[in-house]
Amino acid sequence: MSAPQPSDTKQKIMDTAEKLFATDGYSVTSFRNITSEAGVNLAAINYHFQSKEGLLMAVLHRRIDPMNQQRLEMLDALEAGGAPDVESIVRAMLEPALRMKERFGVHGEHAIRILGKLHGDPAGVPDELFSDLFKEVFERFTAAFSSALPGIPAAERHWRLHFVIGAMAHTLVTSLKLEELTCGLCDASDTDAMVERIVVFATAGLTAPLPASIPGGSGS
Amino acid sequence: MSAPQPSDTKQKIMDTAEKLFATDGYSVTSFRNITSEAGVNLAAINYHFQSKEGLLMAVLHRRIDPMNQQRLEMLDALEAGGAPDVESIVRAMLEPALRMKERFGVHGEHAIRILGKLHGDPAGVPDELFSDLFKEVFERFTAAFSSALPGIPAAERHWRLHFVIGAMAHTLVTSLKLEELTCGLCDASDTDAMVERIVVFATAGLTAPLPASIPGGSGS
DNA sequence: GTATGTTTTAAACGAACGTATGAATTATAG
DNA sequence: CTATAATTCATACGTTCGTTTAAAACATAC
Repeated sequence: MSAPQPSDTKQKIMDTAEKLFATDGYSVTSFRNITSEAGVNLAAINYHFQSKEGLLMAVLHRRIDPMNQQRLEMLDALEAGGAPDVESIVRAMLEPALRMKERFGVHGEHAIRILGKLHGDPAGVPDELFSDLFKEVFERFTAAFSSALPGIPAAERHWRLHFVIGAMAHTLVTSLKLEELTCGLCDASDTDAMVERIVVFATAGLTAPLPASIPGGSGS
Repeated sequence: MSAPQPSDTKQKIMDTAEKLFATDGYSVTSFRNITSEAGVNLAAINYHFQSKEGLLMAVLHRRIDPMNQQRLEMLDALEAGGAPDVESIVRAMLEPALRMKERFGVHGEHAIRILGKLHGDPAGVPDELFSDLFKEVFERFTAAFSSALPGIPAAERHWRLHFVIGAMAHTLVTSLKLEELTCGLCDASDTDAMVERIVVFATAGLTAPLPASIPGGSGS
């Protein structure tokens, strides 16, 4: 039909692995789980992806790279219009992640969940996985926040960004659990509201006044 | 010597498992890893703990129960002095967790790290593990925040607590990574400062003014 | 001492793991 | 069609897994 698309088998493997990694976890998902559910031969994974780690990287890059590109485009647009405020930068950082489900349907949801799980427990995953995926966005956003939060010392700024990332990762991974925990009171499928809530929360945390007790030299 | 203390073997297994679960992850740590490092026989785990899950629960309860007890004591003390403010409740919730290393040394650090990892990726772990450990503290603190945040609708309150828990879990698990990422600028061993930073951040996020765009009926 | 109950031991179990291999199958091209 | 490359296949390899077993070692009480 069309040109050099990935073969059906390769596609089916990635889709199934994406789902199983997300629901069961990377380290406990076996090749046999993946291939039997995908309806392909056991050896196909090693043929197409060399190793389990190669499969993981392929699965993640397929979804995470577009997400990060969107983040950078939003940040570019902001900075083209002058020095952006904190809330706008927060939004550029969080919204593409939270809207993965809207963009890619269940696939986006799964990819983001894999990421969150690995983030908390990178068992059997090399350290360079995250820097491979996030080096550029990390540097760009770190610099942007540095400009937008001149009153916050560098160490404090890093800590607060750390907290924001934790809140985001936790939300991406377990928001469904929250919905059932609160008996449906918290609606995890209302993305607009969720974005709004976490942006407000994170902006307030990032811009909180410095108490006297917090140390920190000249920020930059 | 003294009375019915856990046998040396049982103790050594728990200590070693605690360490390996924390550093390598629960699902990828094998009985052979544990027993060989602990210097005990392979069959000793099944003899003393019945199963891998039994061992995990024993390891967690040993450290997490005292932590939660401290949380409840702090909250009791606060509520005995009248209606506590948000920052005090936040502190009662976060400080016992962040000070686990001070209380139990490397053991506390390990236990908390296991928890954080399982939280993000509960692979092969039953759902009731977390409710077993946290049911009481969850209910008590949910109620306390409900009283201290009368202006925030219930759904929004749950979301914000969700964000705080994410920030905390992330900090407990990966604060060492942050230290090396920032080339030592963020000092993960300065517990006092860390507590102060996250309490300020979380309080600001929890008490942020409601934007018009956020829905939510009558809170309670 | 013997008897009794607890703990530790070495060895083995069947199952599942990631990976490799070489033959069969399918697609592509001349 | 034939030749050539890409893909899929059944099958096996060597490990490691959590768990079990039955005997050995130990402790304790009489």
